[in-house]
Amino acid sequence: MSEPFHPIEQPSLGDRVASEVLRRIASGDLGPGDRLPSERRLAELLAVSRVSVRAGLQQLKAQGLLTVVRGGGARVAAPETIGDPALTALAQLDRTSLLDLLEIRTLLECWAAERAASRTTAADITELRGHIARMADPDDNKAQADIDFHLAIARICDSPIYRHMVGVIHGTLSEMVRFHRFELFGGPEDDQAVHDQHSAIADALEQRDRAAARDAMARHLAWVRSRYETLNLAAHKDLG
Amino acid sequence: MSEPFHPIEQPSLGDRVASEVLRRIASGDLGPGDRLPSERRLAELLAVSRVSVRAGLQQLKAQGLLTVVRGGGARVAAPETIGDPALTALAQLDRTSLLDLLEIRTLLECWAAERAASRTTAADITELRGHIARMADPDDNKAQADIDFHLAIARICDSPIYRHMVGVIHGTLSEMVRFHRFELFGGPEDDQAVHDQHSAIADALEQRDRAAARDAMARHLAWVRSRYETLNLAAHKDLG
DNA sequence: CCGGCCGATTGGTCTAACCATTGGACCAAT
DNA sequence: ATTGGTCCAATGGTTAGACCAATCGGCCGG
Repeated sequence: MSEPFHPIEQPSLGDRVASEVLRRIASGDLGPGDRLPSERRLAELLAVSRVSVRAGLQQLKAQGLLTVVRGGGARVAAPETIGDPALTALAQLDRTSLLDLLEIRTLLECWAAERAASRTTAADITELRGHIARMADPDDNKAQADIDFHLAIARICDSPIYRHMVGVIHGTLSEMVRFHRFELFGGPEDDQAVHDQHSAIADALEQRDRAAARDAMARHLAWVRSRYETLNLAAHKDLG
Repeated sequence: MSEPFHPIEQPSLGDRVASEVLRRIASGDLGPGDRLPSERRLAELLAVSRVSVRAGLQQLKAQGLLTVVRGGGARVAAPETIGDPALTALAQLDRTSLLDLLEIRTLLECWAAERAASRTTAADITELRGHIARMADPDDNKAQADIDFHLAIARICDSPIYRHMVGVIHGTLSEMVRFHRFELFGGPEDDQAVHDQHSAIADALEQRDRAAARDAMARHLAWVRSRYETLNLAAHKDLG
């Protein structure tokens, strides 16, 4: 190879702060939801300036490991809410990028539906129908139930890689929905449409019909795409 | 809906700086290796303080999008060096996960080849053939030229989202190859096979033949898969 | 032509201050 | 007892200004 040598680089103070905090998280010392010391306190604990502490926290925040609230402190993020920040930023650029992300999601989920069809058990069907039922319950969180339904299919696929990727995509989409204040679920007719589409997917999986499963998923995501296309993307403007 | 209210949150200046720089990268305005303005210059350009600029750059650095050298400025990282740490860890679990990753890669790249076929220009073809030629040069880095070929197709697709995802996948695969000390390119017959397959893809793109492009890419990646299947995963035995 | 020196540039770190938001304590009115 | 309001301390966000250390590039002398 042309470059067997890599430049030596010693981590900055910010990097070391990030490593130190990450170590506490990885060791379980800090669990999801736990609040970590204030920046000023961390600064004196680690014997560095607040600037360096902030540098480290910025990195962890960018990696989705921390949620920081102005005036409210920093907390360890819940694992299921982790989306790819870079992906989120890209998808926020314009509507085209968002639709591209949906297209890639469709690609992956259709593949997954087909793959899941040969692996679905009776217990899996029970779980899927449970998620579908939750979406009809007005007291439940429809968006979460929807994500759980799709993640359940990812689990059935028995591919950690795919589960990770589809999780990142759903996390990214959720963050965008939050950020732009989307209302994905409109009236009862929308709820009914989603319910029917999900049921069709579950039916196909129950019959272990690969082609039907892919088809039902494709129809569902085409509908989702049409929903997104009608949404307004005007939330925030950037700096000039 | 149980939760019709969403917390309102507006991005900090650091976040907006990160978005702004990311936008220039995603749009191709800033390419890999390009040096971006100094922090002081960026601060006055964006009308924020240097600290806020640093906050944004820290985030991009944490996401592997920038390489920052003390005294030497910040540059856009080569996309192939960006791997998803979590994905890398997953893919190293066992051979099945690795093959799953290859399968998802096939899914994405076949889609991309088809999409690229309707967008390829003469200049794109020149670039592609350049990468193909580099792989025949014994003094060049074959693996890098291979990745560059595939990333060029990603660029032709004109979808920042897809570019990001395929970049992450290639980055993850590269890290695995390094970690396991794979020798992807065996004898001259392997080189010839890859050369022919890449040429077939370039030909199909030149003729803007979507089906042929997808087909050629599928054949290429099927061959790659067969190569990976014969590899020995015995480098580091641990994973206990 | 080359090698080393030197100054301008750049990222890294710090201090000190102010602003905006949060969260809780406290209190008054219903 | 609950609601609503006010106040205050703590916290993250932002700024300005300064100094250090590493890098880069050009100039000069050999």
